[in-house]
Amino acid sequence: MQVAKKYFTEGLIQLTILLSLVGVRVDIDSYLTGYYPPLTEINLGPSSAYIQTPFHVLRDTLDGYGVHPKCPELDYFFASRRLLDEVRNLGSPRFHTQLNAWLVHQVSSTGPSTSGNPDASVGLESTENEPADAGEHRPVRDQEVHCQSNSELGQGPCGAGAFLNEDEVKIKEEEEAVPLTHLAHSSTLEQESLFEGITTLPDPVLHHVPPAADIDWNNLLSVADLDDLDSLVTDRLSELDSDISSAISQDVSLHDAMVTSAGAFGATESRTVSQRERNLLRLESTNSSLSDSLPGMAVGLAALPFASVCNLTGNLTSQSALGSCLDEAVFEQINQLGLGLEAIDNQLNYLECLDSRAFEDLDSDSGLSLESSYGCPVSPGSSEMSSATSSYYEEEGGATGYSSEVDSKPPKGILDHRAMWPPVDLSESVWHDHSYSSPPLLSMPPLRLPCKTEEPEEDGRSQLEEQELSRDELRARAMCIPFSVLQIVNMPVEEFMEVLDSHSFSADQVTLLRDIRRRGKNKLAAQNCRKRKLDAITGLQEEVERLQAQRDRLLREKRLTAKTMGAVAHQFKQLTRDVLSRVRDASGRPLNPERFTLQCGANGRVVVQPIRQPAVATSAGKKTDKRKKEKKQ
DNA sequence: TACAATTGTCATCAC
DNA sequence: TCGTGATGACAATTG
Repeated sequence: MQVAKKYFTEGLIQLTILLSLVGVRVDIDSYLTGYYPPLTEINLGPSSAYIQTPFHVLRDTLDGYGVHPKCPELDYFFASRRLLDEVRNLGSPRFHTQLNAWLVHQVSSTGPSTSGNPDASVGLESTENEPADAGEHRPVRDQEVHCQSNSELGQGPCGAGAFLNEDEVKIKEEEEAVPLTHLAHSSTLEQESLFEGITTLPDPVLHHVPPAADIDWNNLLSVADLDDLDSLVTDRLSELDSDISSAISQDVSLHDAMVTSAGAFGATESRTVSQRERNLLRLESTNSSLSDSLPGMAVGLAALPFASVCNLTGNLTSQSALGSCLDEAVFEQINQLGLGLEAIDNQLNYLECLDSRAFEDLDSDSGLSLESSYGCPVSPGSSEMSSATSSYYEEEGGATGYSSEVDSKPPKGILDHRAMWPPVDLSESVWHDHSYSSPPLLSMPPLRLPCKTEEPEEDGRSQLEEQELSRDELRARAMCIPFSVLQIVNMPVEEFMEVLDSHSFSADQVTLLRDIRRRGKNKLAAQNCRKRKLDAITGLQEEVERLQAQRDRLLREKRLTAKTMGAVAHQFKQLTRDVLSRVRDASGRPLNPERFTLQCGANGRVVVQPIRQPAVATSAGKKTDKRKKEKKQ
């Protein structure tokens, strides 16, 4: 796995270099830094737990999608892995691209005649051919900037998808019907191309791809060894070398292009315009029809290495590199999933998890797995929470749950529900933070756990499932309770009561249901309580540090004040001596400084006063002491 | 093997 | 009265 990750990372870097060589500039920084919105909800203080903040969305961010509240400085360490998973997740149809923006700039094969303006090479900055209506979609241009944002997320470097109107969103939704096989092999850029209308890149490959381009595509996907990647890229590069130089010659900053495009792509874009642009953006020279027939091939040069890499992922998994890690159970899981390459991709994640945990956390002790999310992409995000239609979440308001990494793996019996999960903004995820929240049960149909007595299962599958199921899950299954632990715990009390009444459960079943619900609730409560306690401890520690600092500061001020007063007293004493030495008494002799002193009056006058006799003072003090003693007695 | 941290669970109380 | 949250205490697990 480490080899695969390393190679993925290197592959991405090589791809970036290749893109830059052919004239396409991709600002990786935008993906790594500004790409993801800053987390604003990590630790809101001691009160955060009380409001049951959905911290679950920040979980499972070992990939660096977010910053762990405890280790914010580790974010950059996950940059590579983040990219890797960016690609990997794109291979899964249940993970929508959060927000991907990229720029492809092409100089028309017809040359400057298209724009007639040498400055047009800057791309969108040129307004020569723009219509008067600023909101109108940019007409035929030989440059193109694509900034696609996930409709659910709508945020990122593109300015929250400000220049995507509803029509485009509709178009994207329609185009999401792209075959899964394409998605499974698509990379970030590639998939965006697919979603973007398959017109994004003036694909240099299309100039060379024979009519039977799918064969070539399959060949690309059939690369069986990582070592072939380099040769593949080299071959492709040599193939493309001739036309790329002419086809793509502009180097436009992604950020610049996005900013420009934000203004150029007005909100009044119509589908007609988009369609027209699609056609115009298509390569005019050759194989223009190929992109229509082969959406997957129209993704451009960038798609090839990514596709290869993605394919290599599966090959790696199934063949040499990770072959030793794949046992039959894993392949059986793949078969159960029936998701083809996506399943392989999921298994990569799974293996990655297993690799780190060495198959040792397959069964949580109590394992309510309240955050397990049942195959939902990570945990339910706040977006799901906000858009929740289920009463479960309206009640829980982010009730929290914890689960281990393995817990987050969906139990096999409910894998079918993963398609129901809305996409999750992984950028809001934080790796393994110990804040807790409930998983979404939105639109989750009543889950009928297979009853052991009713459905005999294959041994291997059953064992795997039982390993991953919690004790309560197993109990519920054993007693043929048709609800998952998650449902039992998170459903509103009214619904829970209704379930108890309407299903004619036996007494044992009712007891188990109540126990499961109580344990689940208490588990969440305990987790919140602990988090609160930690927050309180942290707050108190900070308070102690603050008070200590204040104390130190006050002590320094006290010492400084005393020192200053000593200096002033010394100066006053010197001044008094000097003044008295100059003052004469009636006999013309200087005053004795031991017997006289200077007294400053309120009106600013300075008078000479004799110093009191010590004896008098002593006697007066004695008298005072005697009075005090008498009072005490 | 000892130990600390983590986590689940139970009991109890308060609302 | 019941459900639920909060919390202390205990035990099991894990590194």
